[in-house]
Amino acid sequence: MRSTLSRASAHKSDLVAKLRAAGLRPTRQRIALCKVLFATGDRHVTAESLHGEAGKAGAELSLATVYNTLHQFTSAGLLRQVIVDGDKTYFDTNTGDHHHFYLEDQAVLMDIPGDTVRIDGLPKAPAGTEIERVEVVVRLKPRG
Amino acid sequence: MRSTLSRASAHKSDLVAKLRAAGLRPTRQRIALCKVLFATGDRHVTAESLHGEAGKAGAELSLATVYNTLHQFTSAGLLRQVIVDGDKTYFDTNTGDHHHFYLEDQAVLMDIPGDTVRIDGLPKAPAGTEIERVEVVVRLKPRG
DNA sequence: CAAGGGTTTTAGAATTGTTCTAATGTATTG
DNA sequence: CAATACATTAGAACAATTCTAAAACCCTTG
Repeated sequence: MRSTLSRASAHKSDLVAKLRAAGLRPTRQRIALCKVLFATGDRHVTAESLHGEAGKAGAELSLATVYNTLHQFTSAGLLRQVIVDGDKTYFDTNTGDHHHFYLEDQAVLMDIPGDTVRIDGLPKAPAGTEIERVEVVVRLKPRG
Repeated sequence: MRSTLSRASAHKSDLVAKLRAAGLRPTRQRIALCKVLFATGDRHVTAESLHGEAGKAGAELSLATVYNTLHQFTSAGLLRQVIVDGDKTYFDTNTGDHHHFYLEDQAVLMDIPGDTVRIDGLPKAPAGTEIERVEVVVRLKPRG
């Protein structure tokens, strides 16, 4: 609750602290993107959609910067990359352990709420490898 | 067993039958690709890799044809498309219900053997939608 | 608070995987 | 074997993403 609240009401200084903690300089552009990304609850964005939103919010920045920033945030653990579509890459502000619904029809990603999903019977990782993450994608289609 | 056997030792006439059954004309190119795809057990290919293999096997065909054919085979239910990497699209000759290991490091896909994997606790599909498929991807990294 | 040095940002070019196009070639049907 | 419908092709076009080199910036130091 506490963290949700502070997230939702994030002040500029919080965002600056967040960036510093991640080892990233708090530039105008990064702060603007943080604002859009972390102001509300969990979100899913693409580079293009985020660029558009930032623009509408009055922040002029180049698409290249959005790409750079998304990758920096991802390496810093502030975002997670989600691949469900060959065309575009999604970034999820929810970095916790969770899974996704994907509505192919509309190219819409949704978190699967809670940690209720349990996966049993996975074989162990092949020799020389180890499991990095288990991802479940539930592909949806319009009912009818 | 029977089907595995006939698959492994597929004669040209079998492949022609397979194509006809799928409603596809048995052209030289499609037969060549079938040969490469279905001669051995389950496989994972990309358009590029399949094009390369077909070439080595003496079949000259254009990359565009490989793309066309992969999509036709997919709609016909002969292949399944697997998306685990933003860059390239994989096609899997195993169309049954199963999941995947993905070695990001080497861009290698592997089937998760058997139908031992069980997923519990999935919420029901959002209103107006229904589940088309549930995909599990286990991302692997080199052990270190 | 001005200057300097390492980051960042940027516009545009380059790259990559894939799809489109319009001309040519091939399987099928009668 | 002619007619017709479907397939193949090379290359152009495309969309998402990455690269590049130059300009702008942030932040420390003097």
